[in-house]
Amino acid sequence: MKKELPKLYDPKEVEDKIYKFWMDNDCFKAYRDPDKKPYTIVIPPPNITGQLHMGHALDETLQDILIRWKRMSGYAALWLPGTDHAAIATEAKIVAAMAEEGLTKEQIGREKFMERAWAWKEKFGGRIVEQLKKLGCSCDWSRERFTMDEGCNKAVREVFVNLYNKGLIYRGERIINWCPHCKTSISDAEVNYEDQAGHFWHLRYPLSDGSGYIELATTRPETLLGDTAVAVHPDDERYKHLVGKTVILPIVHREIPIVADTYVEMDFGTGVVKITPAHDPNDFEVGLRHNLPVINVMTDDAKIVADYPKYAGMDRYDARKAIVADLEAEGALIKVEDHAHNVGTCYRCGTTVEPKVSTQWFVKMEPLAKPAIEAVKSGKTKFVPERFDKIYYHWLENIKDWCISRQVWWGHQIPAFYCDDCGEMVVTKENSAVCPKCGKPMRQDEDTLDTWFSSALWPFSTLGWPENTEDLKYFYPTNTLVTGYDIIFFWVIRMMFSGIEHMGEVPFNTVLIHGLVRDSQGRKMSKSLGNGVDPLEEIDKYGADALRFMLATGNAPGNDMRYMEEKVKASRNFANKLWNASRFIMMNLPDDFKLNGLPENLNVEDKWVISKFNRLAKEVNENLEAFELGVAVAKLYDFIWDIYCDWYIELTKPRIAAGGETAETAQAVLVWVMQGMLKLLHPFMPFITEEIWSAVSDSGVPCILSKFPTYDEKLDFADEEAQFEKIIAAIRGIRNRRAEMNVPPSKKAALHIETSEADIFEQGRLFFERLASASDIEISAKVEMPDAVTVVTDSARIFIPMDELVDKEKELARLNKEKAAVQKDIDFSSNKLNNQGFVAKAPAQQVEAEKAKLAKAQEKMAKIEQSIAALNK
RNA sequence: GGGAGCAUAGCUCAGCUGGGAGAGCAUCUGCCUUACAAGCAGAGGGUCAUAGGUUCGAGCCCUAUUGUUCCCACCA
Repeated sequence: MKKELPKLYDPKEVEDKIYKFWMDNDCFKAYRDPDKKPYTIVIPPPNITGQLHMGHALDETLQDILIRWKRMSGYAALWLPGTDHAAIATEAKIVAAMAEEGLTKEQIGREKFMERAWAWKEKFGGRIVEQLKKLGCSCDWSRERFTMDEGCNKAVREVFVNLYNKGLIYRGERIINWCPHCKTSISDAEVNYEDQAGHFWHLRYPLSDGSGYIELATTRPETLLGDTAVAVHPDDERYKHLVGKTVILPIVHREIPIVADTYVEMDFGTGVVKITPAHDPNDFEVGLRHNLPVINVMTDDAKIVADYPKYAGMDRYDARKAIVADLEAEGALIKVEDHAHNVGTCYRCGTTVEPKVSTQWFVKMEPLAKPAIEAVKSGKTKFVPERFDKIYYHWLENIKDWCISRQVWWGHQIPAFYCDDCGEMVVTKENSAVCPKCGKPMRQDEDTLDTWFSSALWPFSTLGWPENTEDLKYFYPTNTLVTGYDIIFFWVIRMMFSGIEHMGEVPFNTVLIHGLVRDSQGRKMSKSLGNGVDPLEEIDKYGADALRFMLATGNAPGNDMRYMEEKVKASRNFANKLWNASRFIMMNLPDDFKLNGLPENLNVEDKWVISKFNRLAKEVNENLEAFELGVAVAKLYDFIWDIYCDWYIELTKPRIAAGGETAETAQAVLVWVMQGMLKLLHPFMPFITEEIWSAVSDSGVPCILSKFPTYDEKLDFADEEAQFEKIIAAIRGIRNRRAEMNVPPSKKAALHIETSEADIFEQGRLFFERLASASDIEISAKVEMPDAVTVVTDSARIFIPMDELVDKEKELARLNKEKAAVQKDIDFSSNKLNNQGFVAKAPAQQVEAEKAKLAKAQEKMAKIEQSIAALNK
């Protein structure tokens, strides 16, 4: 077993090799085992256009930790991977690529375009999958899916037809959000509102009868071309007499009515609103109530339509300038004010959205939202942290119908067919349709579905639905969904109502929400700021384990975190620490070493470390169960670094040097605890733990498939733990005194330990030599050494005969200071115990603990007083 | 206009069901002690934003205030 390993752990040497090892041995594959319980996570499918960013890295790391932990805990753990076709984003990329060749979509036609798109997908769609592998994701790649693959397409059509037949999908002319850049409709969720500096143009519309003017203000003067009314509040005394009259629209010189509608707020502005039903959602509603005509004034790319020759072809902002100038010329412009207002922008491209009336497909949301709300209220699905259920409720309770049709080609084409002869429409799962009335072939709807329509089905479409497959029966509903809070509206909600509607069961039991990974200054990472940190570069520098560990550490559910390179470095150092601990073991094991469980004849320090490890295993499981991954990982860090490396390894050194039975026991415990630590740490740092495991385990089972440690009653050695803590306290005390006096470790000194628990301290003999620079050690019930340096713990007085360093006055001062500190402890505890409220109401356990604390402090006080008395002699 | 988060050591953040405040980095002191200087042994550093309240006991629960970030919302 003796191997010469490099002092520095090199992840590059290890990671790809280990990942290949797992793949070659089918370690990620989930089998439907009737004797096991399933545990399922479906990946939030990354876009095929995407590159792995820090947000993915966090999301996937959390999922991989959970899935590895469950897999090791005896579950049939399935992490189902895949990618999303990202309709608009992908189409934009392909269009851009074609533009470089001087081609447009329209030139090559739909069929050729789709060929290109699929080719693009084949070429680049796998890129992000390779990046997930770099991170160590243990997905079952044999089940990898794509939101536009045949199975998903089948599921999409099935759902569409089902919902249509139930009346939950309909087609209609509504006002929708239109992106003039992407040239498609988008849903409400896909609009980001931002405050923009703008203006208020105060205008004057003349009354048709020449009796005067009516004044109003607008933020969008160019929409005036489409005005079909002017509205006032019905109770507004100022304007009551004008309702029913007409005004002449400036520039256009069209006669439009003055209507009364409660939508208008009397207190705002002049209390008069121009109504443009085609370009404002509220105006559209007003138009419906008053039967106003809808006049569209803009083309698909937000230019003025040909009906207004003077402005035709102008961009909406150029048209605004021209129209304002003309208004001024006509005397219709009263004044211009600065005004900040809320503008909707496309979440993909940032272009200002244009409200537009058009015929689209919609999902009727209210009947679907209700059971989705109920499912969370009843606890069938839980958010972690809980507070996100409020956001969820609020959105669903105020939900509007979902516009699902998109005017792009890359996506699931809507399964509706039209008869160009008679106008008949058929919705069907089939690839084609014949008109039931005229018997002629029908034309399929040109539009495709919102990307999120297919991702909404992801938890069951990927398991084979609409077929009732074995996978579906076994793995659905899934257990945990891990995603960022920014995706709740887009995806979580839609999966919820889809799962309930089509499967009759919620798609997942827990939604683990995480925050954003921000840059070191707390800003959102973004392309435009150029402040994004590439996870792959970090993996290259520090290793995937270090990145994962950093992302898991100190990341509380739902909270944003900052990316700081120093934190990755600290994680890298931790990996290196573990690596060196394993080097120590390898260097100190005999060639023929074999671990056969724990040895019988354990020393007190062996029981101490085993007992602590046992409790660690218990707590890590509890923390993971409660999704407190950051807490779990911090405990692992502390145990491995402090308990195992800084204490236990040091304790084994003199035993190994001594040889014989104690050395063999120490070796066995070293390896046993190391194996346990590797297993506990594996979900967080899979590569290095697997690599070390291959050297310290001879079980033949890889770490990834080994059994995750759990609490074992038989390994609870509370007494020995407490005993050994006394030795540790003594060592710490001695080190402390020596450091205060600047005594280098190379200067050894004798120790005289006065204690009533000699049997305990006897067991620490070797360690005082090695860890407390002791030469000779005397342990007895009574020691008289007036001139020595003294150390007092609650269980011993220790004398170090370094007379030359002793300054009686200083020593006395120091002891008095310590006495005061201990007195404070005594006061604190006795006050608490004298408090009748505490004794009567606090749990008995607390009271007992306080009594024990007091007793310890009193013992220590007695020893300090003894030493003071001796000095004063 | 509604709702939510955050405010803890110089910096970045943990703190799980309320029982004497923690980590990493940074700072200071001493060590190249044959696993590790990406390390070891020590040290300093916090009225847990402010003010009330509940409780035997509050960083944690309640109320208000301040600062900050975010989400939602049709005020033209």
